[in-house]
Amino acid sequence: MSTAMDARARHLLKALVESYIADGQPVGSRQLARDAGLNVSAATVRNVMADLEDEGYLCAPHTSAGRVPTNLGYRFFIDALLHLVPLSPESSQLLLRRIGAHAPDTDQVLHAATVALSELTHMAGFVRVPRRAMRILRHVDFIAVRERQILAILVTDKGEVENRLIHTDRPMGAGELVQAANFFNATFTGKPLHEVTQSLHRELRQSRHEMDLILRSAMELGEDMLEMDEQRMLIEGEFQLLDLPDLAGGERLRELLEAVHRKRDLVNLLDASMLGSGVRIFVGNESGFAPLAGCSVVTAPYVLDGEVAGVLGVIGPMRMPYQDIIPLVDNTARLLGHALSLPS
Amino acid sequence: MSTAMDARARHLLKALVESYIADGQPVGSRQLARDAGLNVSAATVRNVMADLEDEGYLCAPHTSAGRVPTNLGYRFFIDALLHLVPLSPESSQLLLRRIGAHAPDTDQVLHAATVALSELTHMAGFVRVPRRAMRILRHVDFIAVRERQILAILVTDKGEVENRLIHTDRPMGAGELVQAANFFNATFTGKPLHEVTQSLHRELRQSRHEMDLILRSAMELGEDMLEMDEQRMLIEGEFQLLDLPDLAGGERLRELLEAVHRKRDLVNLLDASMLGSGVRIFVGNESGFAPLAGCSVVTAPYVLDGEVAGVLGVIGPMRMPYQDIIPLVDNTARLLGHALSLPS
DNA sequence: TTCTAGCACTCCTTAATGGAGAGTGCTAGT
DNA sequence: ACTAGCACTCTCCATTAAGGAGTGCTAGAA
Repeated sequence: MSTAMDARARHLLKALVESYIADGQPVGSRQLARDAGLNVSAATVRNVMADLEDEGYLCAPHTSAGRVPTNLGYRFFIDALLHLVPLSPESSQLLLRRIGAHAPDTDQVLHAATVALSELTHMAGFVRVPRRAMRILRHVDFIAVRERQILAILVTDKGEVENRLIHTDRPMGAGELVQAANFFNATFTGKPLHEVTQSLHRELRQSRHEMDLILRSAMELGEDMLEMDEQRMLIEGEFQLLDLPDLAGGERLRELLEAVHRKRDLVNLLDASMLGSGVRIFVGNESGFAPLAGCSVVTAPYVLDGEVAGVLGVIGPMRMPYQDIIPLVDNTARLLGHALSLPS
Repeated sequence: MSTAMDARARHLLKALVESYIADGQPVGSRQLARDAGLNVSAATVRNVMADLEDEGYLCAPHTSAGRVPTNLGYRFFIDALLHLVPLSPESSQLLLRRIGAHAPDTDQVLHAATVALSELTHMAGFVRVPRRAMRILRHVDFIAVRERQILAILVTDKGEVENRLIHTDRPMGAGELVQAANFFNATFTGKPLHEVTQSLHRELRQSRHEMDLILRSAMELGEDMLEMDEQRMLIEGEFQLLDLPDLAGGERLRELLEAVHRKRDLVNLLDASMLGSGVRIFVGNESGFAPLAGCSVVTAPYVLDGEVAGVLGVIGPMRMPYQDIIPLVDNTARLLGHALSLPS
C-alpha cells in the first residue's frame, strides 16, 4: 500500500471530481485521459484510478460505469485540491445591498441573509439566529390585557422584542403594574440578559415581593428568551432540495425535507460548528445525521460585537461548486455580522 | 341528451367515486357491477358509465382502463351524493385539547390549529390569521434604542404585539418619548385600529405636532399592521403534498410546493372564500389557480367576537375522504373561533 | 521499472417483441 | 330495458437482443 497520492494522482482526482460535480455522471478512464490535460493513455489512468479506489477516494457504481468520488474523495478534494474562486465584486455588492437593505431591524436582516444565501446558491440557505445571552436589557413593560391577564414585554438594546401573556390569580391594578415595571427597569436595565435572570433568581429567593408573580413571570420570559434561542433558525429554499438528482425522489427525499423543516437536529449540528472559526464543511454522513446522507452542509460562524453569535450556511448536494459556495458563505457571514453589529 | 342522472346512475357514480377515492385506481364496469350492490350486469353498468361520460362526470385515461371522476364528477359527488360522517367525540376532544391548550395566546392558538389540521388529515393545513381591523388598541410605547432610533410597540386588546424600529433625524429625549406615548395612549387607547389610523391621518394634516415624526411612524406601524394581515397565513404539513400520487413527482409538484410556500395567490383565493359562510370546497382547477390543478382545497371561515375574522382549511389530493375532512375542517373553524374569542 | 496497447469480459441501457389482462363498444337476443 | 357474447384496443410486464461503455489483465515498448 503505497502512501501514494503523487502529483499525477492528485491531478486526476481533481479532474475527476470537477467533472463529476459538473455532470453528475460517473467518469470513465477514457474521458478522464482525454480531459485531464495529462498526456497519458486511458490505460494508465485506469491504473491510477484503481489505486485511488483501493485507497477509498473513489468507487464504481457497478462494474462498467466509470467512477464517482466517495465521501473521502470529496473530503480530500476540498481540503487539498480546491482553488477557491473569490466572490465577484458584483455578487459581493448584491449581497451587501440585500443584507444591508433592512438594517437595523435584526429580524429582517436575518431573513434577508437567509433568502440571499438560498437564491445565490440555488440551494437551501439557513441562518442560526444570534444568541441573546449577552444582549443588554433595555426596557420592560407590563400591560393589563384583561382582568387577570398581563402582557409582559421585554426589549433589548438591539430593538428585539419578546412578549408573553401572564395569567395572575388576582386582578392587578394599573398602579401595581407600573410599580413592578419601574422596579424592574430601575434594577435591571442596562444589564445583560443572563445576568438579569440570575439576579432575579436570587432576588426571588430572598424576599417576598408584593409583585412576586409578575417578576417571576418576567424572569421566566427572560429565561425563555434565552432558551428559545436554542431552537430558532431561519431556513429558506428548502424546495431547492427537491431536485437533488441523487436522492431518487422517494422516501429519502421526504425524510430530508422533514428533518430540515423540523430543525432540531440541524441546530445541534450547527451549534457544534460554531466552536471553530471560518468555513466548515460536512460532506455526506460526516454530519452524523442520517437524513443528510448525500448532502453537504457548508457553514460559517458570524461575529456580532466581537462575539461569535451564530452560524449560517447552505445545504445542497455533495456535488456542489465548492469553489464558489465557500467564499459566498464566508462573505455572507462577514456581512451579516457587520450588519447586525452596532453602527458606530 | 336525457337530463339523466336517475337514481341508479347516481348510485353508480357514488360507488365509483368512493372506490376511486379509496384505491386511486380507475374503476371498470365489472368491478363496479360487483361492488355497487345493484343487481345488474357489467354491460348495463357500462351503458350507464358511457352516459355519465357523455355528460362529463367521468373520463377514461385511455381506451381500456376503467373510468375516473372528472372535476364535474367530484363536484356532483360532493354536492349531491356525499353523506358527511360526523366527527367522532374522540377526535373532537383531541382537537379541543390541542387548540385550547395554548389559549389565550393568539399566535400559539393559531399555530396549534394549523398543526392539528395537518396532522389529523395527513394533508397540508393552513390558517389565515384574523383580520385586525376591528382590534382595539390597548397600549403604545416608544422606547429609545439608540441615539436616533426609536422602537415603537403597539399592543392590542388580545395581547398581540407589533413593533417597529423608527429612525429619527435628531436625537429624542426620554421626556419627548414619554410625552408622545402619553398623548397617544390618552387619545387612542380603546379605539379600534382602523379608526386610530384614520384619526391620525386627520390629526397630522391639521396641526404640526412637536412629535410629528413619531406619530407618523406610529400611524404607519398601525397601517402596516392592518396591511400585513393581507399576507399572514400559517401553513403546516406542506410536505404531505409530496406523496400526492397524481402529480408525477416532477416539475408540477415543485410548482405546487413553491406556490403554497409563497402564499400570495393562496391568500387571494382564501379571502374570496371568506365571503360565504360554512365549508367551501374547490375541486381541482375550480380555484382558478394553476398550480392547484389536481388538488382540492377545503375551507371554512371562522368567527371571532361575532365577526368573520379569517379562514382555515386543508389542501390535499382531489381524491380525499371528503366525508371526514369536511366535518373536521368545519369543527376546527368553530373551535378556533371560540378559542380566540374573549373568554367571558 | 513504468507506461502503453490490445483484448476478452462484465454489466448497464435501450428498444423491440409478444403475450396476458382488463375494459370497452357494439350487436343480437331475451 | 336489460343481458350476453364477441371482437377490438390499449396498457403493462417480462423477455430478449443489440449496443456501448468501461474495466482488468497481460504482453510488449520506452
